[in-house]
Amino acid sequence: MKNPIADLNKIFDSRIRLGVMSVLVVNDEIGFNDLKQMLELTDGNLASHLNTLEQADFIKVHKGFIGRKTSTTYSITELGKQAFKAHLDALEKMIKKL
Amino acid sequence: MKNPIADLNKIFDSRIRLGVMSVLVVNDEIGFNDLKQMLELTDGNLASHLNTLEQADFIKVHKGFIGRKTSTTYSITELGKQAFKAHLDALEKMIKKL
DNA sequence: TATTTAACTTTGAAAAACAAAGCACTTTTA
DNA sequence: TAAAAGTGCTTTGTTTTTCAAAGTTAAATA
Repeated sequence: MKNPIADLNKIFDSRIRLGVMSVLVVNDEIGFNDLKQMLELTDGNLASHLNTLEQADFIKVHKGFIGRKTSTTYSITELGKQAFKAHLDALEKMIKKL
Repeated sequence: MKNPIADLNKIFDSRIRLGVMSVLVVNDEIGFNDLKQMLELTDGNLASHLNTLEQADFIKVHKGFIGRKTSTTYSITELGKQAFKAHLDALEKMIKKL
């Protein structure tokens, strides 16, 4: 039997980053505050996980305005999509044996 | 939109514990060394994760003998099966939106 | 008898997660 | 117009988690 966890992506061990990605897969763009409320996180905690995801080039940040108010939104990158899909495939392989 | 990560079980955030459970779902019983080799872990690391799983009553330990040599094996409990399934369901719900 | 193996426990270090506070900027409210 | 509040962070420091390495006990083997 092969090591079943070898293909899991370490970045997605975190439930929060997993949550962010799963939200971004279905929402083209989402704001900082929406994410914060959805995942029930403090600012700092969310910001640092978003940062990890951005460092990995799995998400992109968009700084813009709504009217004249600043607004930061996030979206998934192609690389992020691929990595997330690969992770899910690895997960599925692990558990499909059920 | 509801918090997508609220129903994930914290115990299964760890890839290693996830791996142990996925192995135990398909193998009625497995030995310490087999697990160790399969998941490519050091003794101490595996032992501590097994301990966490045992504390939660998700796995059971069987101390026995092969001939007169000790042999420790592990199996999943009913509670463990339920918790693992619930976790997988929560995961699936998160990503089925794909 | 010396070495090896199994299955741990203990120790300690490194990494990760997290909350809280601070901050720069803008907008809203009194 | 002065104070309050919101946005999106960064910084700081604590707590939690992870992990490797070494030590341990008992039995097996050479």
